[in-house]
Amino acid sequence: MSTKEGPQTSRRGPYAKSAERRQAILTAAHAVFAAHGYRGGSLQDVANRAGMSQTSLLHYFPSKSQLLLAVLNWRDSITGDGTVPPDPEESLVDAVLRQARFNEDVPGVLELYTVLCGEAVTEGHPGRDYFTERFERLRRSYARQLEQLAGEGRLRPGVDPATAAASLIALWDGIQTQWLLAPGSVDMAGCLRAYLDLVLLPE
Amino acid sequence: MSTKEGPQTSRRGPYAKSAERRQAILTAAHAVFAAHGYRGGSLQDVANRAGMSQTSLLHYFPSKSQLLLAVLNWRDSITGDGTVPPDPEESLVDAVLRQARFNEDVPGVLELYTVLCGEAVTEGHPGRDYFTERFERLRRSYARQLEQLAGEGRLRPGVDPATAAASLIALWDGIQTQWLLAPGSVDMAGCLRAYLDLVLLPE
DNA sequence: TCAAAACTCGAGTAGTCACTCGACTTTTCG
DNA sequence: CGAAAAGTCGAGTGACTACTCGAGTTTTGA
Repeated sequence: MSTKEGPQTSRRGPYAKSAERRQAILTAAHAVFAAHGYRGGSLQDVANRAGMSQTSLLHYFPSKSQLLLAVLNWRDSITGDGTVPPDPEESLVDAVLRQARFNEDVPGVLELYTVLCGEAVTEGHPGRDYFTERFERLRRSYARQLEQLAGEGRLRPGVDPATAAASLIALWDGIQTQWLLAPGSVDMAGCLRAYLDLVLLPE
Repeated sequence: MSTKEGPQTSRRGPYAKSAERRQAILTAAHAVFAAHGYRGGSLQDVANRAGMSQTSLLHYFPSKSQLLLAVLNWRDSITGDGTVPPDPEESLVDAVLRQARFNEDVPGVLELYTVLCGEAVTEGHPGRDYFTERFERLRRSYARQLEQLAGEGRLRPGVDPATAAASLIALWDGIQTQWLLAPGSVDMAGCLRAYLDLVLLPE
């Protein structure tokens, strides 16, 4: 990640506080994009929340689209990219439900994801590639885990791992949208658990 | 729908071509919002596609938000609002799959829905109420149909109709997003059929 | 036939947008 | 220390936004 390459380029390092200022910008941008989306959010709003001028913001992130990508990658570094369960002992069900409950508790995480994911299918949206690749990666990852469970006889007969992988991701995303619009009417973790109970057989 | 009420208000009817001009605007706006979203789409773009000035457009739809709501309601009049199967003889499975294939074939329908649905969870979005109410209505409708199937013993034991209703809608929406980003990698109808095969028992 | 409503549109208006420029201050590191 | 990079920001830039105004043209319906 760091740009320490090249023979003798860039003889100076950043200020001591640079990293935390970048972080302040990311935090502010996360909130703004979550609340208003990419197109609806303004750099001025981000700069105000981060406590600096818009010009200074652009010193750290030279364009709005690069700021968006930085926010998306930062989100991944917090919540994980969804593919690798941190604890190899943890079952697929537990990992999914734990992540779902985590997302429910941290404000803004679901808003950002849902809003940008919808926006990303529009023409020329800078987040489009991010979401395309994310879905591809997630489908492969879940399909692999389901195939392994199938090998252990834990998959209900007739269930196709690839279809179930795409369906699990789709269900997860879709239930998030419903939950954001009516938090009291939808049980996110319950829906995910119910689906996995259908797909998987008891041990 | 028509505004023929009131004692003697509005003594003049619209021009003969007004209805088709309104329709041209709706068609253009549908395409613009589908391609760029509500915030990313401009009235100028809509007016250009409809072949008129922006001022004339605003004569028919006095604000951008009212245009959006008109587009959403028009979409419902075309695709149906998803609750009532046109043919009472048609099974739930057949109705879902037929609608899914229809949406797949008509360009722009899914784009509009997916983009606006994501955007709608942002602050102050004029489509928020539309989607909130739509989800509420759909959940009730599918839950009722699943309850009826449960009464006929067609529901797999342990499946909760309300949970399955929300899950079916969520799965549907989520798989649309994946399909729009990678049409070749996802089988929309296949995922829906697979889910319904899990939830329902063969007759 | 004809007044008045329906319609059309060029020309604004005030605002916001992402982004640039250039001058200034602050910090790093040899 | 001191040179130079890193960081800061006020003041633009031009483009675009939704929307208004007013004046002209077209159509309707009695």
